[in-house]
Amino acid sequence: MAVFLSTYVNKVDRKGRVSIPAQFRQSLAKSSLPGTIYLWPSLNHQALEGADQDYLDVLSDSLESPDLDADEREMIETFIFGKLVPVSLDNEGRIVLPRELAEFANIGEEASFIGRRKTFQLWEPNALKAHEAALRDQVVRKDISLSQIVAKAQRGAAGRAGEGA
Amino acid sequence: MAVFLSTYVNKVDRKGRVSIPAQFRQSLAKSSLPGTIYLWPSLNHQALEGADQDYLDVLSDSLESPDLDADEREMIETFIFGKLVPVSLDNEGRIVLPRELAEFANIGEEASFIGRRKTFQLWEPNALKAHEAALRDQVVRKDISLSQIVAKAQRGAAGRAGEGA
DNA sequence: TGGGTGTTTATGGGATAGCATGGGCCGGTA
DNA sequence: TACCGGCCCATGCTATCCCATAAACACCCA
Repeated sequence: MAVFLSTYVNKVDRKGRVSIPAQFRQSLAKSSLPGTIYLWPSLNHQALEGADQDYLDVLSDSLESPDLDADEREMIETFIFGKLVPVSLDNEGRIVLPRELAEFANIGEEASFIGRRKTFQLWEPNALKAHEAALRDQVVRKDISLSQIVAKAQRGAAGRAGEGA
Repeated sequence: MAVFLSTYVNKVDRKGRVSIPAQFRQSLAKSSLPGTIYLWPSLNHQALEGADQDYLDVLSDSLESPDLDADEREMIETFIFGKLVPVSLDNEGRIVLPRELAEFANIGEEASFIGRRKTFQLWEPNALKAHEAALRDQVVRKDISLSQIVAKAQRGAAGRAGEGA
């Protein structure tokens, strides 16, 4: 599955086209449908989410899981699959941002791509900055550090391994 | 996984290139992706963090852990993976410092590499000196010693082993 | 022990290819 | 006929590759 990293700010031209960052494209090349990405409005932010075919397959499979509540399933069916737009890359590696989606995320002349590993998000650049500033406040307030988080996750994993034995 | 030790100060040329210290490169040779390192802005300092592929894999796995809060996960996705830049070494063992990252850490004509075992940090040299001075103050004030720390960690390990039995 | 030699490292610059971006053309459609 | 979307071409910029140099270092041999 494609892996998306880093942040890129690209222009949206008069025709509504944006270049997909080259790094993202290289990653997409490994996907099972390299010339197409899927976009949908984020559930939690005024931004767009994007992913490749393989990610959607996984998502689709998890909908079959009996562990999901009916209303969780209903939400995903409606808001993800119901809003999903497949867009294809042109020869220059650009997509046309569907107007509806661009309006939802308030994207005008520029768009920020931010990688989130298996998916990426598309933001209006200033909105993204504001979002990041808010998050960074939390990092400071809670005094979070990376090594702390890794340690926490690994302690948890070790604990679960112990239970099993 | 690569191990990074010691401090090195190298020049940043007009194109934004820096030599990775030879010692770091030799360590990287054992990594699963020897020609590439990953850089991102530190969560806690005005500096950059760097690591190899293997460390990132561990980090990525930690994100799948159910022990993390949703907002911790969101922070890591945004601030680590969202900012993470893969940079590859050229034939001379140099990388180009991504401009936003150099600006974040206020790095100009010189950069200090400081090994932190599994990761390393990149600082503007004077900023690093100031940081070290501040830290050393704390060591004195809190009367910290190495043997103390080792003893403390070993007491803790013994305790946890006891629980398990 | 000291000089010499070869190698590795850090650094600089020029050439080249790739990328983001903009504009134009053509065919279909309302 | 006017518009819209899809395709191709043109441009400037940036990053990548390649080669050159100087200093530091290790090694060898007299």
